[in-house]
Amino acid sequence: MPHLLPLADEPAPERADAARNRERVLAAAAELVDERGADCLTMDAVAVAAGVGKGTLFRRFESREGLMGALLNRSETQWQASVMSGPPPLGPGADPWDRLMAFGRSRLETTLLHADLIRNAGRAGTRSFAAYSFAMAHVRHLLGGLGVEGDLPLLAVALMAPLELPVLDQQVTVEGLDVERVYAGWADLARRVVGA
Amino acid sequence: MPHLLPLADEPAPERADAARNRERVLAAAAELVDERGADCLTMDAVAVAAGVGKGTLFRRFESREGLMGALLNRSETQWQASVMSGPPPLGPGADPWDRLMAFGRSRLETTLLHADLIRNAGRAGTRSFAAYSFAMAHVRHLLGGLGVEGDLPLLAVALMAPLELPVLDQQVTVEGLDVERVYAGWADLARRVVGA
DNA sequence: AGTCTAAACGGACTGCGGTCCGTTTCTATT
DNA sequence: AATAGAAACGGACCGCAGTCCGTTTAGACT
Repeated sequence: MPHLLPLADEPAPERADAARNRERVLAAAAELVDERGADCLTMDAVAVAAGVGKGTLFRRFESREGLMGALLNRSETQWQASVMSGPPPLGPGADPWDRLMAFGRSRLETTLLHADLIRNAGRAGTRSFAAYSFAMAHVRHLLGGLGVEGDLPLLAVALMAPLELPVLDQQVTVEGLDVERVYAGWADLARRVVGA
Repeated sequence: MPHLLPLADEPAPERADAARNRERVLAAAAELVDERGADCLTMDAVAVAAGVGKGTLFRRFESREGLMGALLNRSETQWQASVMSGPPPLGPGADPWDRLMAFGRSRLETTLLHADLIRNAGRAGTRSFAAYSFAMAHVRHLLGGLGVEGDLPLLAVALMAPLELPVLDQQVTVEGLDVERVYAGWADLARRVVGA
């Protein structure tokens, strides 16, 4: 019997070698990604670079998309921290409206910055509990602070949706719109939703 | 010298056998899709079912996603027709606000209906000129008719974004939200954007 | 009808994502 | 230190998307 009883829903303990390998893989993948681009990343290449069998890769990350998602998670976690405890107006301390504006711009830039990772992560990237549900809760909270009436969760969705990569991609990459204009459009949307 | 001079930007003439094969392929693919689901569709299976070489498939449709996109296009074209010339309130004849509401509901339902096709079509589905730019122009037009001030193209994007499959999927499939509630949320968003 | 060329064809082939299963390695316990 | 069994490992293997290139065919012109 183990000395520490696992708490009911503990995310499952992890063997020491497993943890070590997980790090090796992530490091190798990150390096490969920023020297050849996410599009060129093959699982075999990662396996070789990490000195690990292919099976290990898939057991740990489920799929190529899963691996991309894990990579993405690292960056998103930093962003999340700067929202929760960074300097205002993105972080706490500014008034809700200013925080909302800062949120929109920051989200826009971050999404564009990690575009190819997000694209390659497919479903595992966007919408993986982590960043997505956090951002959602944050917007909901800000809307509450602004005294907005209505179905807050849905209004939050409405504000986030135009900031999703596919939409941004279409506007910026395909239609060649200026990022500033897209941001201004989003700010206008926010103004209307808030009812200022 | 050909009898009919090709007009400058003619979409390219197509040989008779090519056209015949294109139809065969689409028919075979459509049948396979609705008897086994889009997820299970393999290009080899389509090739065999259509009595055509694999190369032909790819020359014609570019990729698996392209084929899915073509399939999707057929349905979307019907929908488009009902917006342009069907009965009100979706079609012309009703006042802009009612048309907008009908548009939202219809779009929501159509997207959910073709969900697996859209998912499998990837970029080729959403955002392929056809349905997307048409819907965009339509919304822009309705907003204009409602006397909305501002950057209409961007406001149109803001109204369409929450109706894109990934967003809907998250809400309906993952979070288990009721479709009616999602629709109500969208209607509320529209109300705020229009400023009623 | 015959010829000639551009276009279409088909299927063998490649590369990569993902699975399977026999082998190795942790770690809790005696 | 020895042991047992659960968990992790690794790489051969499989299926499918997508490419390549030698062959066939449509159809314009003579």
